[in-house]
Amino acid sequence: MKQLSTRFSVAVHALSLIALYKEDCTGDFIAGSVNTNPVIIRRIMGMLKKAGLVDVRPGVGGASLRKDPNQISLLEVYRAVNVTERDRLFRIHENSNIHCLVGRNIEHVLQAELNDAQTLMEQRLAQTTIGQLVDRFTK
Amino acid sequence: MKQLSTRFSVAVHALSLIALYKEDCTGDFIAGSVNTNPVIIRRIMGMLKKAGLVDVRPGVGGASLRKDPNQISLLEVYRAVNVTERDRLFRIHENSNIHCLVGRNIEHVLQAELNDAQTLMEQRLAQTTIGQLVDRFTK
DNA sequence: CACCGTTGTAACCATTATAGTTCTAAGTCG
DNA sequence: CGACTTAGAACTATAATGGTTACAACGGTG
Repeated sequence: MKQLSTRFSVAVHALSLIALYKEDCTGDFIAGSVNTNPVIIRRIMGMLKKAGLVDVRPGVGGASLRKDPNQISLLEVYRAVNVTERDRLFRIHENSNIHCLVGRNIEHVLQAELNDAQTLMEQRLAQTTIGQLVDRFTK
Repeated sequence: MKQLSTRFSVAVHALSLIALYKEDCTGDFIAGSVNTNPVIIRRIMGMLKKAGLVDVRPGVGGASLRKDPNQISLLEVYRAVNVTERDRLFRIHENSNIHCLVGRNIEHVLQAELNDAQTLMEQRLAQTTIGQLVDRFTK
């Protein structure tokens, strides 16, 4: 992979629309703003629904937030759309040669470092909410 | 992508070996410790060479470091092996509808947040050196 | 010089993730 | 019922990854 999936930014986009317009945010409307296919939006909305962030059900048009926009952090959205496997950004090669000093220890030692780095990134995402972003859109 | 390429961890592994054993670190030897194909190692060594981190030339076996292991940060290695496109971890969907308030602003506003998060992660990687890791392997 | 081990790299493959499309089924409400 | 919507299966094209085989070129040694 070269970059993380756009599912994350699309999800933020969708949630912002719902927070801002509240009503009549159908999949087609969101798709029109994101400029993509409605099915892409439905897939992402399904993930957000599973994560308990939105309310959306068949038949009735228009999704709604299940939490105050100021209580939805970017980290929650990031986690909801599964951009990384088992919430691990970095991947470490496996099956290193255990008869080698480096091979025997690298996974454990490196994992600690990478976890720290990842955590700092996530903590930053946790500090910003959908509500804050929406405020910035509207002024 | 689900996770970043193992090129990064493999590169750290290779540099650690060279720092530790200094001599006779041929591609085959490194491949044996990493437990992968020598061509994979050669590809990565080529990237590290291009980044000025190692010295390796055809014919003669055994790579060497061009800098003190304590002067090689994990961030340098991370950048050297190109795990992300144009050094951007996050990808934001493009071509949002500019006639929509959210579509018009999301890229700019979200990019600022994601850059901050990425920078924190990278700063953490910059704090650790190959030398420090090697010290941890040997005790 | 010839040989052998090495690096450099092209070419190819299997696997996987992504983003997108088409299509169908089913729910909701006027 | 009919119009609109969500849900999701199935399929496609594209791209990155990790791996493999093969071969050319280099360098030191006998």
